[in-house]
Amino acid sequence: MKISKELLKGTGATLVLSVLAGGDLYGYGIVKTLAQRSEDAFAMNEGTLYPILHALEEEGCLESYWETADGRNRKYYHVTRKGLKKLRENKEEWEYFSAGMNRVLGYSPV
Amino acid sequence: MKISKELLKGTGATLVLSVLAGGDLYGYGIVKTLAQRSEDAFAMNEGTLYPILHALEEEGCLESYWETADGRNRKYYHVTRKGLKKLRENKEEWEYFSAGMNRVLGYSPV
DNA sequence: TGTATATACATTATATATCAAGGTATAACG
DNA sequence: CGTTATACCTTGATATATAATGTATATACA
Repeated sequence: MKISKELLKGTGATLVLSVLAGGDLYGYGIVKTLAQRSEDAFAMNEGTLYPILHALEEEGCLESYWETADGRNRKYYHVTRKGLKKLRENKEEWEYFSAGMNRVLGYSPV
Repeated sequence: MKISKELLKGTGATLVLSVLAGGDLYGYGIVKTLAQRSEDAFAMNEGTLYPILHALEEEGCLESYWETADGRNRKYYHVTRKGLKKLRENKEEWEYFSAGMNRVLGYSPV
C-alpha cells in the first residue's frame, strides 16, 4: 500500500465526512463543529468547504436538502452509503500516513 | 495556536529535515531512506524533493557540499541551526495537527 | 432607528505543493 | 552491450487551500 497523492490534499474531505457521519448538518454548522471538536486547530475556510461539499455531492458521497428555521435557509448534507465507504477508506489512509510520518520523525534525534 | 496553511503542504520539508537531522545525506539517499524508514509509505518523487532541498538551502536551513565516491558525484546536505529550529517547530505543528485530526475522527461513529 | 455582528449560502483569483514526465550522465550487472 | 540502478535536475499539469469578494437575513446593541 502506498500513500496516494490525494491524501494530504484530501484531509478536508475526510474531516467533512467525519462530521456528517455523526448526523446531517449544513455548511456553516460544519465549520463551527470542526473548530469546536478540534479545539480550534481547524478553522476551515468557506472557500475550502463549499467546493468540498459540492464535489462530494457530485461523487454521490453526499445528498443535500434545504430546510428553513428561524427565517434562515440551510442546506443540509447527508452522507450516503458511498460516502461512509469513502470515510472508512480515508480514515485508514490517514492512520497509515500518520504512522509513517511518526516513524520517520521518530528517527530524528531532534 | 492555529494550524498554518503551510502545514499540509509542508510535510515534505519536515520529512527531509528529519532525515538530515540524523546525518548529512544526498538527494537520492534521502528518497531511499524515507522509503525505508516509512516502510514504503512515502515514495517521494524527485520532482518533489529537489525543489524542497533548494528552497531549504535558500532559506538557510540547509548547506550543501559535493563529494565524489565510486565515481559518483553526490551533493550532500547538512542541517544548519536554523534548520533544526524549523524541524522542531514543524514537528510540534505536526503533533498538534494530527492530534486535532484524531480528535475529529474520533467523534465519527464509522 | 441605525449599525455592527453573526449566520448562511456561494464564486473567483491566486499561491503553492506534488506529481508525471522528461533530460543528462556514470556505474554495475548479466 | 543493453538494462538497471544511481545521481543530479527542470518543466508542465493538476489540485487544493486560502483570501477576497458578493448576496442576504436575523440579532444584539446603542
